[in-house]
Amino acid sequence: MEPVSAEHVTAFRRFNRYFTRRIGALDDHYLGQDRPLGEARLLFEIAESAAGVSLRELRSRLGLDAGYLSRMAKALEAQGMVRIAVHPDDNRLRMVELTPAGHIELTEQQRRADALVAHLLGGLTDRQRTDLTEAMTATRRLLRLAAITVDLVDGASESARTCLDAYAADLDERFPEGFDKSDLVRPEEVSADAGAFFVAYEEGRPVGCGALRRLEGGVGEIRHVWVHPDARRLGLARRILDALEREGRRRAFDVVRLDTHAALTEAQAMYRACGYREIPAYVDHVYGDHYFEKRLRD
Amino acid sequence: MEPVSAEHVTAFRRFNRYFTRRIGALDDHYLGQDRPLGEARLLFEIAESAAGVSLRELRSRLGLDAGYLSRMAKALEAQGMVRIAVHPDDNRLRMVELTPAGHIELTEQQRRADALVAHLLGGLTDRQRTDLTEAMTATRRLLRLAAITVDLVDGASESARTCLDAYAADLDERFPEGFDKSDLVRPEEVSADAGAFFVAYEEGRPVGCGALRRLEGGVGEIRHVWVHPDARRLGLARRILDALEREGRRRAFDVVRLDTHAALTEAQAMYRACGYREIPAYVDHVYGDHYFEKRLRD
DNA sequence: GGCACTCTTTGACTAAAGTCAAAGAAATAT
DNA sequence: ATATTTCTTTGACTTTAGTCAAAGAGTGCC
Repeated sequence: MEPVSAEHVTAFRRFNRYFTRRIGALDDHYLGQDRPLGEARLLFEIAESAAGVSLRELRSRLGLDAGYLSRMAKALEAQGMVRIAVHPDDNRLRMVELTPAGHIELTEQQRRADALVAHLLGGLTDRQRTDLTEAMTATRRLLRLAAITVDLVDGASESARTCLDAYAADLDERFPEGFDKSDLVRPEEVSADAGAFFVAYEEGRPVGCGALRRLEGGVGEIRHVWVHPDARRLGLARRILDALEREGRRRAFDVVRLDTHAALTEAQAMYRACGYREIPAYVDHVYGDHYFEKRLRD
Repeated sequence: MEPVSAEHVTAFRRFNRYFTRRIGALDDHYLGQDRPLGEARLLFEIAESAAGVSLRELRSRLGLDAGYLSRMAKALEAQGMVRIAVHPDDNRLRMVELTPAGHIELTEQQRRADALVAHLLGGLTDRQRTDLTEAMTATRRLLRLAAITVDLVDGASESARTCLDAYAADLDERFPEGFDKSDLVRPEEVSADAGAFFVAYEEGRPVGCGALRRLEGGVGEIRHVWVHPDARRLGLARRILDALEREGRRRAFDVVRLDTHAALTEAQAMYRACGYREIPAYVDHVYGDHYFEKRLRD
């Protein structure tokens, strides 16, 4: 990992300070309510989950104390903003959802926040607004990418299975011939000496994966590089690939190989851009239309 | 003013939400202290004002209750973080400044915040970090510009005088022959029917100005368009020019004229870019090397 | 049916954040 | 010199935000 220059750190902090102080406060979505912040936050979180949400879920999402949450929810109920009901299948759980009055309040709040933002943007020309939107999009994309971690995990772990399931479902949809799960690596193929499995997490949620498997001798095989639809176009696949190659070097592999399906054109372009070159089939994979390899040492 | 499209508002709010929730909290400069937030904020604000600052000033900057502030300041003094002394010229005022211990604490805090940011940026390649810095710079530039208001003020007001003084000092430095204040418009030349004076404010602070004066008939004259060094390269001069032209149209001027000094090359470029064309001298201004005009109606 | 566990509620706290008004000391205006 | 205003301090509050532990109700598992 390259060292981070002081200049970038300073620029980041300058932006951060400006934004949180001057702008963030402006469009606080808890804005303009005559309601304590904790309650406003809770109400907003309830509104986010359209079909009702359990106290348990809210507790973990907002990181609140059970007693504190219980009381706040009751306060919102007393104000007519939410309805609290017992979960149909589990009588221990309490489900919360907005009442029509709660919806009205939140819509009004949203309207006010929109108006504030529109007023701020009113000071710019349309061209400048477009530039601003673009700059913000780029900023957000890079910050998201930076905040994602790529970790080595057990191939049998829940995160790994979640990713592989999503990967399989994804391919099943994209391949004309469908995708059969039996093609997936088994946990023991990516454990200990046999290989490795990486999962990318964004805010604790698995949003991508990649597997490395030992073939004969100094050859590794990369498989199942996948990125969740919500996390695409950030440059995450490259980071996963990076992690896999680093792991390959650590294991003293001379070369890594991989195969990819004809339907995955973006993937092929990425592999080429990352220094992979197409080679003849080194094995007969069911879904392998193109085979690539990259030397890890020179 | 062009209407603000919903798309821009949405993009803005999406960014805002992401940033304040996920990133802003991360590099909170009040971070990692075993000190209540209010105190941390106060300490930081005291540190910002190098040579000591009055409680009065802090009160208005932070918007705190006098009693609350008094107590917090005393608490910081008891902890050895600040020194409180009576103002030498006004015994009602209390001046606060950091002690060496206070400096040490703040430096340490800064170091920790830097480390956190460096860790976050560590997830990006150097190229991506550069892109991020650029995107943030662009975002900040446009947000600053958006947040600046350009207001019609009395030419004799304090804001107007502040700007004209700074303008005069600025030109005195830039013109080889210096600048004599007698060239400035008098308040009565930009009041009521005679003309108008605009001041640009950023967070309440005057950061730019521009004057409009009636010449004969349907001709207006633009003078003293100036932007504070801190607010340059934002596109503010254009906004001031816009406001002056709008005012000119409101006053049914057919045309506005202006003159500029040879030393102000950027200004000339801007006027041309804004639709002004160079004309022969319409009057003999002491510092006028180039004369421009723009028709306000067609 | 009993046991461990989960989820929520309740009571009893604490610390932080902030408000309000009265009063004292000093400066400024008349 | 007197009145008014400014700035700070102090006392007496309130609200918000949060913690901790005990207890009650319900589930899942053997």
